[in-house]
Amino acid sequence: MERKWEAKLKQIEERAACYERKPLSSVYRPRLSKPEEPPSIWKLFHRQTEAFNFVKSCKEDVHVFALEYKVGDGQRIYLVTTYTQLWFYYKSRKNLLHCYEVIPENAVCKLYFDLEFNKHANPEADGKKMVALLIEHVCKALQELYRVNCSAEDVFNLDSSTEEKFSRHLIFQLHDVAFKDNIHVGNFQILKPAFHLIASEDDSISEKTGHGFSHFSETPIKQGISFGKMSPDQDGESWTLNSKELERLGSAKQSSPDLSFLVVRNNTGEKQLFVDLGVYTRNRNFRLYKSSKIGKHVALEIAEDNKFFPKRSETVSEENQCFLSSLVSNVRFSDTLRILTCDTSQNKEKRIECFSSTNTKAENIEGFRCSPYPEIDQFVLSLVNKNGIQGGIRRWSYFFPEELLVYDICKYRWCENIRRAHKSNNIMILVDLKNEVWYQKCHDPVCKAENFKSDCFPLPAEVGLLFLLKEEEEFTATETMNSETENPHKPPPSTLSKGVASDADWDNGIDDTYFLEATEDAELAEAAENGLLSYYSGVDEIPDELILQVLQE
DNA sequence: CAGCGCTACCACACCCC
DNA sequence: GGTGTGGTAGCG
Repeated sequence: MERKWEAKLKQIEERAACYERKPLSSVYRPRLSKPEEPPSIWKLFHRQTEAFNFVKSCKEDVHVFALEYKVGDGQRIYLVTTYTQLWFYYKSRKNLLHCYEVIPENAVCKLYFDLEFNKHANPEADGKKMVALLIEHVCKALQELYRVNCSAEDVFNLDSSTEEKFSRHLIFQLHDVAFKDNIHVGNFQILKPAFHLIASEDDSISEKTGHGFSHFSETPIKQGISFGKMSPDQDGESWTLNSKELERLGSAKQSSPDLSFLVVRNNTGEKQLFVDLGVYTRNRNFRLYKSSKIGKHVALEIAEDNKFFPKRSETVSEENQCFLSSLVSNVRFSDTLRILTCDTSQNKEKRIECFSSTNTKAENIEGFRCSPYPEIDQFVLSLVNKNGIQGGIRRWSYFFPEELLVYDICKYRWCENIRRAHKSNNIMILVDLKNEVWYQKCHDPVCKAENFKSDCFPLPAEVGLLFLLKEEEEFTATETMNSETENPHKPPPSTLSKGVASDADWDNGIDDTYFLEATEDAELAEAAENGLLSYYSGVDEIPDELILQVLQE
């Protein structure tokens, strides 16, 4: 017993000496100027849904990130924190090496592309040239389909190429324009005509040899795309396309741009597209700027031929600006923001089904559209069905950072600003889920110019209550298997604490020997101080890998 | 104890000519 | 043989 105590004392002394030699880096202190210091948020979850549930319960502007922690099988855990705090711990690049942004389903996001080809299988391919051609093509399409002006200077171009593979991420920084969600980005497939290139008339000779093939010199395409003019609908505010329109445009024979540059060969010599179309799924993980895949050492860095440079800021470093620009789902609501949509005909049918339980088909066809929050949809509908006027929901957008649901209303134009209905401009109902209030804005240029926003009204108790009940259910359902690690900085909100580990749990979770082991290395001590300690405490499998990663640096 | 979402593929049932 | 379904390996 005595011995054990001595040994422990010695270890502690050693640790103290170590800390003296290399003092710990600063702890994150958010907005010190404010008297009530906002709490730091740093929580890890094993399950994505638990992470998103926590975000819902959180008043702050938090986001979900995925962290890879096991080599090989790509296992991930989920981190919830703010952009600011993540960047604080992330920027040194001594830890958090393999981070991914989770692009939330249904949330407004930027246009983005994942580009790649195998260099050996495509010896003739000039990656930079292909990127430039793609950007040019996409900009042209944005102009012709949505009247959006942009150029290569609005495209953040990140490189993650290796000896083997050419690999890029493009993140479009459009001015006051974003897509409804990443599924719509996926539907916006200007590149579909290029599929004909893969399917049709494959020259079997070069396919077999896999050499002597240049897609630049290939036979001209029969099918291309000519971008017809988008006609704004009645109110001139809709920028909606569906795949049929795209098809129609795609089948037009005139002035087909040459898309053959998009065709590359994979390892086995088969034709495929330069653009990876597999990155437009729900809750897609998209690797962060300056992160590498686990087991690899190539991080996403600004490409040589990048032409986008964020605006200089007094308060935010250039690197931080780049980081923020690289985030696909970092789009905030603004009065001037235009939301682009691109539907498939399938989706339209689905939406109709979605509402058929409560409404007649006739109504649905006229464009009633449901959000992931049917109770709120119903409430909004009740707001715009007044005084014999049957208003409807033309569409909705969800802004993840603010937890804001924006409903574009049709056929009901009462505006609180002018205290009468607008003649030709539609109104919006905005539902703030964080503060559980709703208010009205509108598309009228005059109202917009004065930045009109009606008073806030509380959401009816039923809606709020339904909400809480739903969440409560989810929390209790996952409670038994719930063992996410706790953030040492902040105790969980008491109302939700039953679903998360308590501070006491956290203390008990520290494995003393492990702690000593971990802090033997000064860098690890720093990592621990930087918030990763919470990581070590509750999760058994993660630490080894993290230690390995930190030691390798 | 512990990832997620999706597609391609396969086995099998059922139906019809 | 054509079509629908349900389960799953494997990919991004």
